[in-house]
Amino acid sequence: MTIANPAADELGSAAQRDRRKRILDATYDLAKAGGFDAVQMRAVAEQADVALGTLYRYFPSKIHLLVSALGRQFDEAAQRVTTREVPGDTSADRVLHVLRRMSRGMQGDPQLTEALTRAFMFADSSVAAEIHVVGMSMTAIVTHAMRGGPAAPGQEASEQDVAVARVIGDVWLSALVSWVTGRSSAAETAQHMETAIHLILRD
Amino acid sequence: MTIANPAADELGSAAQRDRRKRILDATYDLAKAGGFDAVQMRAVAEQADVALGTLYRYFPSKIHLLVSALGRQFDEAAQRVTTREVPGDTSADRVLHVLRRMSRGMQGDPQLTEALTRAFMFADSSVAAEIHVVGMSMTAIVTHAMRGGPAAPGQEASEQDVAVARVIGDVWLSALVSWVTGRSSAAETAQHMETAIHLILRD
DNA sequence: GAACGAAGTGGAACGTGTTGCTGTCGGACC
DNA sequence: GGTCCGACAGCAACACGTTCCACTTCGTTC
Repeated sequence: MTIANPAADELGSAAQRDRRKRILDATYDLAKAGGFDAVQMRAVAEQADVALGTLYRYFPSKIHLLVSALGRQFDEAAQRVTTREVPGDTSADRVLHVLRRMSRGMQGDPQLTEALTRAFMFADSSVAAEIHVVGMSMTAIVTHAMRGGPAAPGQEASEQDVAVARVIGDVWLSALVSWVTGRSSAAETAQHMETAIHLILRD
Repeated sequence: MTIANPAADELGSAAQRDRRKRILDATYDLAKAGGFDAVQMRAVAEQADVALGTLYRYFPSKIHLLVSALGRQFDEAAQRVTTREVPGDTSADRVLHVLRRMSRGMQGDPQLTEALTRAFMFADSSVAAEIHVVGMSMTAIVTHAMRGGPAAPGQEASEQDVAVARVIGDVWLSALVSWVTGRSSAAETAQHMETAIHLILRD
């Protein structure tokens, strides 16, 4: 996000980091404009100004590419969310607050959301590493919201909390899929999420 | 399932019903043997002994085809399940019993499950009708399990029950996806389901 | 600075989902 | 019987993900 991020994936040269970034940016732009179908490997390569073969050297498939882009998005979102206090008196309120905020963000970019969600759902085990990144961010977001504020050092979320967060993540994902695929409206999705959260988090 | 099913989709001629059945059977066989990738439209057409164009006349895309096949499967499963008593003292026990049984069935046919789940997750709004069939079967299965036995006539599941069943369906679907895509083992999936059900159904 | 190898370029080629076209067949209607 | 029409067969063609290959470029090593 800032000018130089020295901690960004430990790739060899600056040129390589730059290529990788250009590729992910192109993916992001294309996805945002036209969704899953618009992210065509030739188009990504062209827009990122790399050869098709190079693109495949960096990301072995379209799915890897999109899931990596999703990972970057979620990572940024998680960073933003988990450094703030979350308003709300109960964990259900707080989780709903956060999820509503994220949903609003995603609904503002339906094409982007569609592309990334599709990719996530279609990924197989070869994408496990990238998927795991996304899952961790999602769990971090939800556990943080349940807790209400930044974790005290050394005070990680309990196993129980993580299990709950995962279930919530599952429901969220399903809801996202049915929204993305046009099977339910934004309002229905929100309502469903609310019902589910209250069901799961009965403080 | 039986020799003649007069209620089967109100298609014109017997020859057409037969073609449709041959196509779905071919889809089933190919999916069972080789999963999503093995269900190739040319192969389905050949095995069903219809022309490629005809296949597309019956099912406008591979996704429609697979989701329809999934619908048939779920429908049969729902019929089987919902006519029996479900053992278990609590609704959580009963739901777990049913889901475990279904999971076992699906794990016995991993390729088939992979193909159908993938298709389900990839479907867009043009497949909404077929998807809805699947969703209804799923909800019916879960509400039946919660209740414990066949519904008394006129005593439908309450709105609350349906909402709960949907949430459970969501979690199940997510778990299924992560199993199908090789991100978690059968045992982990089962464990996760158990945790989730106990979380949601605290009688 | 010459040689080497890894990484990148450019582009052809292949597989599979999807579309479209042309001809054939079988039943409905006169 | 002849005609018409819709469904089907057979097949070519296109689009896009993916692979592969020959060539170039650039940094490293001697």
